[in-house]
Amino acid sequence: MISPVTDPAAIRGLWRPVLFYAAALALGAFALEWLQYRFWARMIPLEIMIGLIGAAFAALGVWVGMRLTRRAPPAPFVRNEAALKSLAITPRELDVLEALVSGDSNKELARTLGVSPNTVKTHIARLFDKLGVTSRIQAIETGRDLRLIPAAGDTPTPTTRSDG
Amino acid sequence: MISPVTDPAAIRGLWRPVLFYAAALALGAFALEWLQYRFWARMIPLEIMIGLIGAAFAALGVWVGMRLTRRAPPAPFVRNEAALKSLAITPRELDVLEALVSGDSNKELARTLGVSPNTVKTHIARLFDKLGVTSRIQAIETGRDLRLIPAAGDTPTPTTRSDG
DNA sequence: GTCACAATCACCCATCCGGGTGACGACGCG
DNA sequence: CGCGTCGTCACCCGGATGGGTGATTGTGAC
Repeated sequence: MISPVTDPAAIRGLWRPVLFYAAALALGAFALEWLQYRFWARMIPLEIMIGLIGAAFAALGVWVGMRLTRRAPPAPFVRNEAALKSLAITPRELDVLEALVSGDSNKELARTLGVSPNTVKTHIARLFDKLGVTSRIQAIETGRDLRLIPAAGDTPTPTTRSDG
Repeated sequence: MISPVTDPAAIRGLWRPVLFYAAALALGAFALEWLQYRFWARMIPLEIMIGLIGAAFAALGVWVGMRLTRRAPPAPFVRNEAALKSLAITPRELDVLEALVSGDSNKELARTLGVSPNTVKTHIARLFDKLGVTSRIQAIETGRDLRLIPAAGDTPTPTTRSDG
């Protein structure tokens, strides 16, 4: 039913930092080798030199490794348009559903949405029917389960809807 | 008011893997140095040797770095006991708050909790006062924000409470 | 024992909610 | 044009909800 998005652009984008870090590694290798060979080779014992190089590369590697794995915690919330269509939920009803999570009364929802309280009631009643629920709380819960509205952990919502 | 939990045990626990990886790094350093100095020093040019050591340490560092940052995707939901205490929310009130997310009416909540509807109303009223809200939906939202009750993405809840 | 508090239940009352029905203008489609 | 859909608004009504106040019991602390 609901297939997770596997964006090819996102996967391709992963290789940019990898190449960058590889280049940085190669550059560091050459720089270090040149430095040790030209200047410090006669001033520092070879064992110390090896240790320093190892430590430097290990540190660089740690940095690269942390860089590579630290990503993708945000999880940007993509709305389930398929569910919206299959449930025949209209854009205005989605507005009302999003406004419902504030916990306001119909009167306040009406003010924030710029319509009459009766209209809010009608939209909510239709939502209940389409979502198969009987209370605002259940509407919010199922709306979140179906990814119609963002949950608390998701990013705040790019925009209410894609209308201008 | 509500301070995030800074568990000293959790912080101490972080140093165990760090020390382990540091020891592994040191061991690798000594091993590599010994190897190169004893056997390969006369067979391989020094530049190649340095490059090999650098690559090896970089790889080791990458592994360590990925090891250090790869963690915590599951997020097991730990209840914010500090908030519970500072808000003076009693265990029974927490039961009611958890039951609220079902979206049931007071009558059904009373049946599931095994008490009278009047008692449910009293608990809910006290919750509203302590959470500073005026509707069940707001109570659920702030309860989740304060980590008093699990959100949809969290693990289902180890147990309702720690009572038998 | 006294005190505080959690938990339970009761009652009153104004308001809100959920459920149902009806209606009207705007818009797009055939 | 006729038709369906969307958005808007109105009305009614029974039950639920939110906001108070008061009371009782058990439990634990002092």
